[in-house]
Amino acid sequence: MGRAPCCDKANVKRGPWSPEEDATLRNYVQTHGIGGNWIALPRKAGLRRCGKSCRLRWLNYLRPDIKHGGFTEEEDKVICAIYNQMGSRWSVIASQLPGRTDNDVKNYWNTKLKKKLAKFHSNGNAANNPNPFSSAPPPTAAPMPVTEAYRHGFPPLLTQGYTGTSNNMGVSEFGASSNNGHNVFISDQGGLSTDHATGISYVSYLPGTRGGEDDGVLMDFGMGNLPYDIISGFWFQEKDSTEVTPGSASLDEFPHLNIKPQGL
DNA sequence: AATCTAGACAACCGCGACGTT
DNA sequence: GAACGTCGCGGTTGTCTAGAT
Repeated sequence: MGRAPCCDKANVKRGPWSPEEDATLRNYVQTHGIGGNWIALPRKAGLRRCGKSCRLRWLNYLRPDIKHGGFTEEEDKVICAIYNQMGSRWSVIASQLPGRTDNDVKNYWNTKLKKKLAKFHSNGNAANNPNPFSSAPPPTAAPMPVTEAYRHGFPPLLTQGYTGTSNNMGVSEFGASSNNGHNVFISDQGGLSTDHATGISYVSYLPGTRGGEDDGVLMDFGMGNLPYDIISGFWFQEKDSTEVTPGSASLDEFPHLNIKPQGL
């Protein structure tokens, strides 16, 4: 037995929403709430729309707290940071950007950010080219508490004793082994790859692989001129603009990093 | 002025997860 | 435990618009 359709597609309107439909939906939700059932909502509200369409319209456009307009560079950084850790988890990324929706973030990534990063990397030596992100400080608003970070699937904060390696893209991988908790991971295979089509480096975070759930990720956004890095989803301020040395094997060899998340 | 093209973003679709019956 | 209904997510497509030709 197949899945029942969510609505009678022959009798619902599709395509762009008119201002009248927007007003009807907005008025209904603000007066009655969603009522826990999007499927029944359009009938109650007097809309000839599929419930899923109503839900999408409300969540992505009509909600009062939606932020319209261009993304800031701080938002760019957050998107890039989480994308590099978790990939296309748009809802997770959007949850860290107040007023933004997963659809917004997804569209923005696909149409702008991906190209912005590709252009930056295709210029060759990153250290000699303008960074795609300005040197403006990273978001200072509320780095996630550790427990919240866990809830979102982030690895734990790095602490003393962790070791790591880095590659010449300035991306390092850290982790703790099962025996003494402080082993080095090799970063040039498996856990780290560069998409040559986009020029974007990806660091995989796959629980159960190459060290398990204690893996952490450091992204050196410094590129020679931006004094901030990301470790395990948190922004860190560098003590100076020294580039991470390729092949470094210990966190002790990253004296320019403050191993403490900003704001904590 | 007409047509083409690319960018931006709104909307749809299918699927998995989850709760209820 | 199976069937069903709904929600939420991510991928994809559609539509609109501005700029180029």
